[in-house]
Amino acid sequence: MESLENKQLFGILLLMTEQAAFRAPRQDNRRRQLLAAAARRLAHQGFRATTIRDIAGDAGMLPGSLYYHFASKNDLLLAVYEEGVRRIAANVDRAVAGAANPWARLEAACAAHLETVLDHSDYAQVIVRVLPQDAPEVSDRLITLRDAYEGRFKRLVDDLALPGPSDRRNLRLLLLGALNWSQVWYRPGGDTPAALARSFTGYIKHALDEAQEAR
Amino acid sequence: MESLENKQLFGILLLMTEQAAFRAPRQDNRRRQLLAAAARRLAHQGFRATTIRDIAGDAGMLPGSLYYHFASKNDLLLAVYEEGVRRIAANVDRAVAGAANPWARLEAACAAHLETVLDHSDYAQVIVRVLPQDAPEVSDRLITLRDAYEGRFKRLVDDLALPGPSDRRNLRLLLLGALNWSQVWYRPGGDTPAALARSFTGYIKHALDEAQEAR
Amino acid sequence: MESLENKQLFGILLLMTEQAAFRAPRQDNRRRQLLAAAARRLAHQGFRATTIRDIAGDAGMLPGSLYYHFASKNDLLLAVYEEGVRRIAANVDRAVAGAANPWARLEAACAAHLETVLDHSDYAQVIVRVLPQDAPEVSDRLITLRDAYEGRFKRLVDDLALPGPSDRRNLRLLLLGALNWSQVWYRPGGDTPAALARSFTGYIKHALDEAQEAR
Amino acid sequence: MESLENKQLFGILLLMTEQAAFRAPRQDNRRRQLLAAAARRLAHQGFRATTIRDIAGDAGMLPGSLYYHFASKNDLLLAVYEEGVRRIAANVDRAVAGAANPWARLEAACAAHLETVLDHSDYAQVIVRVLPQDAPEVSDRLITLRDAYEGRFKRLVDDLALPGPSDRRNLRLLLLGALNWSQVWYRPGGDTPAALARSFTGYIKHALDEAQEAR
DNA sequence: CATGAATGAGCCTTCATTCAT
DNA sequence: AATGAATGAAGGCTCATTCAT
Repeated sequence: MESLENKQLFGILLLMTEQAAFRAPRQDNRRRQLLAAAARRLAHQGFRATTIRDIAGDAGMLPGSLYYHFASKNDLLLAVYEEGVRRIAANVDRAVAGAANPWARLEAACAAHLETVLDHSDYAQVIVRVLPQDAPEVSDRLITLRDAYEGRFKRLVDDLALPGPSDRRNLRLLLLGALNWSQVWYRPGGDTPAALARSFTGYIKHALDEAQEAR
Repeated sequence: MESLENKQLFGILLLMTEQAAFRAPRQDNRRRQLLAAAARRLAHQGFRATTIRDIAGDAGMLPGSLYYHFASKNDLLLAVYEEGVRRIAANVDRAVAGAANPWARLEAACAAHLETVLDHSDYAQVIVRVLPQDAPEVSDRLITLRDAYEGRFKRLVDDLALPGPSDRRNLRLLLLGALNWSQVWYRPGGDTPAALARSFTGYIKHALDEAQEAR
Repeated sequence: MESLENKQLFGILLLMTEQAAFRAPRQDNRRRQLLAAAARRLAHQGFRATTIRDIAGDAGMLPGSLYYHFASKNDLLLAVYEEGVRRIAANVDRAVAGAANPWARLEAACAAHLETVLDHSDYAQVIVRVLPQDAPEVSDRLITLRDAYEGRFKRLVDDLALPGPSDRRNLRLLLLGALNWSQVWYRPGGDTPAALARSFTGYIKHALDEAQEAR
Repeated sequence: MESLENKQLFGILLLMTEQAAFRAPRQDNRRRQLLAAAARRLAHQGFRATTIRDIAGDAGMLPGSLYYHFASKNDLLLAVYEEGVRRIAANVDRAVAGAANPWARLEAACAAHLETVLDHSDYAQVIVRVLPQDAPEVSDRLITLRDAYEGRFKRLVDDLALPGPSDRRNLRLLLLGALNWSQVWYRPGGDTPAALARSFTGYIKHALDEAQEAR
């Protein structure tokens, strides 16, 4: 209830701001509201359990009206997914840019990933919560989007100086799996996302590498 | 398909044996068929996308007939979940029993977990694929079941000799998360579950060993 | 729960008694149990809300087994209806036989009717609770049965010495309607059926007496 | 059938009026049609035997469409019940208002009750045909509604000048029972509802009272 | 832009009934 | 006599989607 009202208040504020300042088309607003409502519902309930009625209702709209802004439920999911990838990618890229060495970059990326998924963004959580198979008609595009994002981790892991012929692919899957699964057990109040990221990377970080890097 | 036929053959054998020897109820056969069909569908499509019609159809039955064996879709999910936990727990326990030291035990457990989820058992995959929230009316019991299983990993991790005050909880979450997420990316033909388990535990073990030496 | 068990105990007792004493065919017993269970359910829940499963379960039987004793749900209803008419008619006839004059006979009949319907017999209550239209395929026979019983009241009212050309049909409908509707509002603890009968007939008798005197 | 068409004609007239004058929501039309169809089915078949498909079909609608107007079958029943109470109460109140003394008022009330239930209104008949227990989830509200209406008869009976310590409650139950049961035996062509009301009240009307009142 | 109203396919579930054993 | 197992029709309800206004 309360978060619903917050959402609507937020929408109104956004509306006022935009009209006063950069005068984006009004339509964009409603679309954004719908997107936000969809993101929240999809993140918390998954694709099948989220109804068009839920989303439209959260945005203060009737179900039929939603179709003025989005052609279908699949389209809406796609739009949320895209926005989710955009946001988490931006956060991760920004975090990585500020880190000094490969291990620090990886840890920063993990922290940014976790923060975005767990605290900051319903959009990003959708990427983790909704499986491409849940919407078979657009699953290809969902997979493409996710891969585009996850490619960053391939590069981050490739940059590590690992001893011996380590299988970097598995290292990446180990880390990303742990990060994504966090959505199942994470509750606010325990370790922060940043602490978790430090902990997770810590467990796989090679002391020799540190020594190497320090050199 | 193939496993369904196996099931049926198995059923006939069982029937012959039973009549001669211990006379178990005939019913168990159809119930088991339904359970197997449900497990497959639930593992592959999730709870909401799986219909009673799907399951009954797979078992060669009309939808209404299913209700002779199970009281509701929730009950069916619960039965599959229980069987899933039973199977994966048995496999993990057996694997652990044959291993010599803490690290070997952990690796054996991971291998057994992955093998069960990825190759052997639709039942076990359901534990990973279906979130308790998907069936709110029985979510409590699903959580209890899952916790009963995962407790094993807590004990396995507690038995490790770790340097310093490592946070064992996060180590467990790192590993289990990676294992469970594998369901999203795993395709037969790449690394075997056993290889993946060795790889995952290996990264952590080496990292910790180095940390110890470095001190 | 408790009444269910009582029923079953009752059935067992009945079984023992009968086998020891007059050795009626065992089948009759089970049929009687089913009839009793059906009567209770039909009296309390009505025809549509009562299921074959309910009845069979109350008699300690599976639904399919019931069909050995009764050909259909309609048949079962019919049998209960017949027994109900038999019982209430017997009670009313016995009561009427012991009364001295027409008004006393009418009152006695009303008291017996109310006692049977409200306290003594689920069977009789079914006549009042289940409308013939509820089972269209046998409604004709239900109506015939009910009419056969209600004919008694026609005769009882005809025997009254009424002033002037009173419409005896309406008098009968007034009384019978009031009696039958009692099932809707009656709760044990208030007036007894006998008191109600005295009260109902009393109103009419006094009113008619006065009318006579006034002339 | 015929009244359905009347309903539709009425709807068109209403529409024309509305658009010119007070612009009530168009929706009311279809809702009213559904209500009328539900009332007819419920009055004739009872609650359990009436299906959503019946009602929607009568209103020229698909089953799912009905749920745009009513949230559930229970809700629909409730709405019909409310309308039934409104109508019969209004008719009774109007009739009572035009009568000169307590006995005349009671007779007028009975006549209005019978006319409404038997001839004029499917809505009102539902109050008599459908027992609150038939819809357990809303039985409380149904009882409240029925009580609110029947309270009128308590007051009407209390106003009578009766000789001696008469039990007015039983007098009320006698009358109301007879009135409500009429639904079981009434067929158009015999006594009119008004004649029945005169007949019923006549049987219990005390000559002394009349004398008293005449004084 | 949005609504009112409806569609139609599909969902989970119930239930009287059947029948081989 | 009774059971296990199934059937098939139906029931209440949901939901993505459409479309005239």
